[in-house]
Amino acid sequence: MSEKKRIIFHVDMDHFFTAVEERECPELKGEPVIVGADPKGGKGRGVVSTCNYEARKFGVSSGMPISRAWKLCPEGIYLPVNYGLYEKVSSEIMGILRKYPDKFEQWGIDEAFLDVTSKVKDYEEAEALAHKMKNEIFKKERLTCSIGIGPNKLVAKIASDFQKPDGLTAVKEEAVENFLAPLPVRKLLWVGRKTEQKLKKIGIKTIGDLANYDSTVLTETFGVMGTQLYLMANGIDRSEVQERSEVKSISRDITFEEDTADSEFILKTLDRLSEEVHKDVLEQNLCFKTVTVKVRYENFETHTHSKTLPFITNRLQDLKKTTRELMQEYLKPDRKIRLVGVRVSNFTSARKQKTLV
DNA sequence: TCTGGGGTCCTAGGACCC
DNA sequence: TCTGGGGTCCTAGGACCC
Repeated sequence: MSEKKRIIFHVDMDHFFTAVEERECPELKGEPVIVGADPKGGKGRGVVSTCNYEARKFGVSSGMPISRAWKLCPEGIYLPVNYGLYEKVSSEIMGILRKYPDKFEQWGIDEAFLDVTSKVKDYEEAEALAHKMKNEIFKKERLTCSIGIGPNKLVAKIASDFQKPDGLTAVKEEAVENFLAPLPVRKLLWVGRKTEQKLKKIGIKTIGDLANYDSTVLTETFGVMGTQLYLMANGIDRSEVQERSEVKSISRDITFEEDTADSEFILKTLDRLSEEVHKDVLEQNLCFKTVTVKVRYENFETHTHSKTLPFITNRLQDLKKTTRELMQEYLKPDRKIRLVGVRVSNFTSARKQKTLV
């Protein structure tokens, strides 16, 4: 006896950060809006987090250096990332979505997977349910989203991206092959720039090319990833919709406004990052064992150095002392540093460690 | 193009234990 | 004496996600 075919939704909020900004400040509507780093008249060094559709018409896209966005769209409205606000709106939306499925999985700040298998009897009902969700979100939050429906997470995710904004795309199992085949491999989850390039070298551009490739060669070339790629290209994804378990690491990074070799300044910044990380650790009631510092030099060469302590702790002094020690080897008078970061991992719940608290 | 910040997962080598 | 193999933990780097 085979199990019932799954029906999975992927919900993706449309240009979330700028949509929230537009909602809070309606005068922004119709203008090109870019949320991200301060452009500083074209000299800023961060990237674009999100931009609305008006800004996209100028060629601006997320992840792009803010300096480039400025050149493409100097008349745009540039706003800083108001993460606290987006998080608040996000948790309201997730609260709405969570009521619908048997299984729910938040994916980043503005996306979610929902397994609605037991809630609908076919795709017709699934689409009706998706409309209901979109309406509820729009009514309560004045925000639109795009929803993809498919037999697994992979297909649902690609489907939600198919029609945007305010889209709804359902791909039944029997339609998966034709739906995926013409799309570029880059659309697959876990295929980023590097993997795309490697695949291109062996003549694979579309998901269809990948689906027809010799699976043994893919496994030989890409290892476990190769097997996974072949399955994904054929529309196969057995991964479950699963609520994220506990956090595995907490970190803070900062890119300096100007590259610096001033070790006193660097160590002071490191202390500040340690304090912020420590605050999170306490709020989440955790104890950590491993401390990692990250350094990026002016040429973008990036290193990490970590130490696992012989004890577990949640004390700020342990964190500060360890990060300062780990940082020493990177402080060279002739090498300017662009970014420093602090991360803790290897957690135990503090409740179980009463002796330390 | 001159590249943020917060995460997760994977790989590969080495230490160390039995 | 010049060599094994499995398991686990640690470290560093890299790819990828939003």
